[in-house]
Amino acid sequence: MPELPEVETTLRAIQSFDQDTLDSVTIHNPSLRWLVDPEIHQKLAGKKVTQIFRRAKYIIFDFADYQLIIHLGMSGTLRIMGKNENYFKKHDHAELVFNKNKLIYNDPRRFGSIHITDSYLEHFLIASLGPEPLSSDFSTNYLFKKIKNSNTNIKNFIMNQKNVVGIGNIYASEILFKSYVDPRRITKTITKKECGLITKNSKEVLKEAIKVGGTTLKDFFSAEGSAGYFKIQLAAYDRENEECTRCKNLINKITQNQRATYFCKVCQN
DNA sequence: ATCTACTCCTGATTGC
DNA sequence: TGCAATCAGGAGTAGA
Repeated sequence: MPELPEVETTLRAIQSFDQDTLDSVTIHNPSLRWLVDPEIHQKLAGKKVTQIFRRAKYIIFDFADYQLIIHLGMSGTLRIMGKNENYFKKHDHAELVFNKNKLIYNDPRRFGSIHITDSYLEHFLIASLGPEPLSSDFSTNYLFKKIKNSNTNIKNFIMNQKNVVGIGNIYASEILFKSYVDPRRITKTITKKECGLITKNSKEVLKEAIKVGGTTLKDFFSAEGSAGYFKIQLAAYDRENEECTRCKNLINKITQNQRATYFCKVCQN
């Protein structure tokens, strides 16, 4: 499920674990996208978290000598529990017991992952990631340069984490809608001016979603850990046959690269 | 090197 | 109501 804003929201919610000591790690079910390292407990137990941060859609716990890299995949969540709370939920995979509270990794579809590394920048999941969309590295010039040599459609391009990270299927449609760019356009044909719109709107859409995500933090991490992701005001995604907010044409749904794309044929071209 | 199709999995929703 | 088909917010990998 989670794209950058949802991961960022999760990250902020678990900042309370920063500087805490990890007492123990229990893997209830190691079967995720990759099997969880069976030595995770031996490697991390007793160590202190020096920093918790996000890179792309990954949440990284730095323990100084090791880093814990977590990806939520499509359906993963982190749930905060008190140390004396002992209930389980279906699909709880990992339990990280810290000195104050516990953190539970739950993932029904198992597309997520948990890795341990001693140099995360060189880790195969991290090494070839593109720039952060909210950083100045993701600029008009960067995008225009990168886009010129590409030969795929623009929606697929911005979802490719090698080009820019954090943008998934929902926000890709939203960003292109806001930029008046048809998602089917081949990247080569995108103008520099449009690159400017895409970079600017990527930042705006993601920032707005993070802002809204913050307000749902409490519900998201309530004791019952209510799943349901919030949905921000979406202009295009999941609005098939509803009126375009700009031109009143009906929003179209098509399939691109096996994923649903929503857009307005009239004002995105 | 780059692009596309396929794949991993469970659960919610849709259709007959 | 029941059961099968379809779809879901990700992304590595094989093969073209």
